[in-house]
Amino acid sequence: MNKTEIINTLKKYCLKVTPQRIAVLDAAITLKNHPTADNIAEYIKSNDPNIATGTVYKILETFVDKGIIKKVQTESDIMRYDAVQEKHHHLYCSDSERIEDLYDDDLNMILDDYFRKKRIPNFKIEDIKLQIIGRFTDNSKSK
Amino acid sequence: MNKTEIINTLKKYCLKVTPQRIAVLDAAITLKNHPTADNIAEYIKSNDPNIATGTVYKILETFVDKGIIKKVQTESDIMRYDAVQEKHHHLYCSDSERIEDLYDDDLNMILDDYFRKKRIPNFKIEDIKLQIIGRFTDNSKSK
DNA sequence: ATTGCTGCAAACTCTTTGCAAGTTC
DNA sequence: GAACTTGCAAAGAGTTTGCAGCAAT
Repeated sequence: MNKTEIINTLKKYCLKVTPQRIAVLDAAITLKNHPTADNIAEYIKSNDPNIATGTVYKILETFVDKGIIKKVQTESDIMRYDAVQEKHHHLYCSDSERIEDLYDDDLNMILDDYFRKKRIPNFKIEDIKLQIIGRFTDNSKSK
Repeated sequence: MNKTEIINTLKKYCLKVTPQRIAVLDAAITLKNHPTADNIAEYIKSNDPNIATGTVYKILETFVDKGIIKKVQTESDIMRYDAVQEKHHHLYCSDSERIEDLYDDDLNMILDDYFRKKRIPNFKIEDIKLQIIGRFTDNSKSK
């Protein structure tokens, strides 16, 4: 996503286009490893001039409210964010903070099928995400 | 789980049997709605005499380390706990903090089958949990 | 007796808030 | 110019820590 696309995204969601919002969205997209607010603030500060930490939090909250980014569910009290729009699941490492994406349309279809036939009592499903816990067997240390 | 069973659980995990640990495990089991540390502390204080809040946190951490209870993944910075041992999934309400359990062995078998045939590259699965997001259509306000 | 656990309060970390000054449309 | 956004610093919330005293084995 280039700068023009970022600006158009902001406009699409009726948000005023400010340098801070452009920087936060750019960072959230660039930092693919489900960054924390702090990761995003650090990234911006290392490239650009400056941004207040409180502003990063406010912008992230705005983006989540609008659905531009999503919060990632974790067992940690530090919030992590995800700018990927396509439906996907998450692979969680059982002994590190690493989280990777899993795209699998076959799986999505199987799940949709299953729950179309077998409804959950008193519950209307809107979305299904898998948390797949395990170990990565490559050597990457990306988190 | 009665008191004797709670004591035996603690012994099984080589933990000294203290009134505080008994109270925390009892509370975690009794409070079925994925309680927070604070829920647990409140519950104990309302029945029993006293327990320090720091102690509750330390005991919960010990239990999680031993695998006696689990942390529940949420999008909130407040940690929630789950004392249910049997494999299950979670139903998340998309507009409240309510989380309910879903037991479904058919589903588990389908998933196991699927990933037995279709491995994920560079990843060894240890556990799969579904986060099912949606709306409850009953009238309960339990969270 | 030894080892480990609890209580307490202070410290920490991440996040939120309030408001004046500055930007965007 | 009206409405919204940012920066800053202080406050808030949940959680962790250190250590002396106490309890379990």
